[in-house]
Amino acid sequence: MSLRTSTFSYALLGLIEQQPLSGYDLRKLFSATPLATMSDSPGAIYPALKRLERKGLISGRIEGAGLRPRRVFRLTPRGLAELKKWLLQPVTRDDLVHRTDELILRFGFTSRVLGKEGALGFLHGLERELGFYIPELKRFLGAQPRMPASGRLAVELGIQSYALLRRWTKRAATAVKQES
Amino acid sequence: MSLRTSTFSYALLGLIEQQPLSGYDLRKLFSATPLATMSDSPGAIYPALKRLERKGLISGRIEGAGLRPRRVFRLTPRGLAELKKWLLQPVTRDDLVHRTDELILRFGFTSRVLGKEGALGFLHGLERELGFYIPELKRFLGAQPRMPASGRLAVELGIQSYALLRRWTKRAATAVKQES
DNA sequence: TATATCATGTAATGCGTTACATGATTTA
DNA sequence: TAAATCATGTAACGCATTACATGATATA
Repeated sequence: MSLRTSTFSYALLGLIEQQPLSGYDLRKLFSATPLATMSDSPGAIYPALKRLERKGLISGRIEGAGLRPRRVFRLTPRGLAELKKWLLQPVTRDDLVHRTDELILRFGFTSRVLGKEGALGFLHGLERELGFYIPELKRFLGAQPRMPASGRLAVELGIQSYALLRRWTKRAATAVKQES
Repeated sequence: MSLRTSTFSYALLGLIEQQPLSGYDLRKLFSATPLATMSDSPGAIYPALKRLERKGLISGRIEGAGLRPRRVFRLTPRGLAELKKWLLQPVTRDDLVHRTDELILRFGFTSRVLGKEGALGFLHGLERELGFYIPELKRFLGAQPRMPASGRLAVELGIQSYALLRRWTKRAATAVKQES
């Protein structure tokens, strides 16, 4: 039994929470929409679903009597708890540096699973970490006297990307507040 | 013998091209600078170096007579050729969606390895792909009549990130042209 | 002399990728 | 009836993560 559930598995969990889905449904979601940059390969999805079921986080039942069988998965209570736990984790520096995509994925589920305050709490935590990290990057860049132009450009892009994300958190918070 | 060299291994290749480096040097680079979001774990670096050496892309020699031995690696001609091949690959849609970080890493090496025109060619190819992709994302967003607010916000962030990257390619090209 | 740093690695594990495999049903 | 799509999976492989292990040298 693995300790850490992968980002990919959390994506499955979050999507299944929204509605019962089969492995094939998930493949289509991942190949058709630009939302998910996840793998749409059966070699990724079916084993992941099996692991989640073994852990008791989802449960599948066969639908479509007699025809081509569709195994449709639903979240179990434990699965919902696990999803909530993931969403409630504080945003860390490490998330910012190594898992930006996972952060956006998390945000995509917060509102529905945690409610408005949950989504706002997440955005606030994200903005807070960005508030620490961006000045550090700027300081780093300033402290480098002779850095190759390409390296400088790469760091500048990083800073601007994080600044964009920070502005986005504010807009997103406004949008969340105005939700019905 | 694996077919595709991983991003991580290319990062090692590109860094070693700039100067001879040991495994420990690479660990420090990856843990200290915000440039590389690569893993600084020995379990990633040392086996990767071994694979690259087995493939004949780098070669290590022990330095520091008698003291703690440092295995310092240099690029072989075949390693340089492999690096160039990687850098010269055209930028694809798939790179944009799944490997943005790898693109920036590639840019970091182009100027030194391929020269000014090489770097400009890369930036041009990147901008071109962005020119195709960004309007598609916008169209996707417009075509979704009823999309959850969080999904809409996520796609908007994606569009803005790509737009930022596109502006950056132009600035980067200007900077590259002005290099001595 | 104890701790931190330098410096190298291995072993177990998990998981994603690629490729392959199967068979039913729908569309051209 | 041929091809595309629906729908599920497995097997081999590679590689990154985590944790462990070792020993020398420099610093407090």
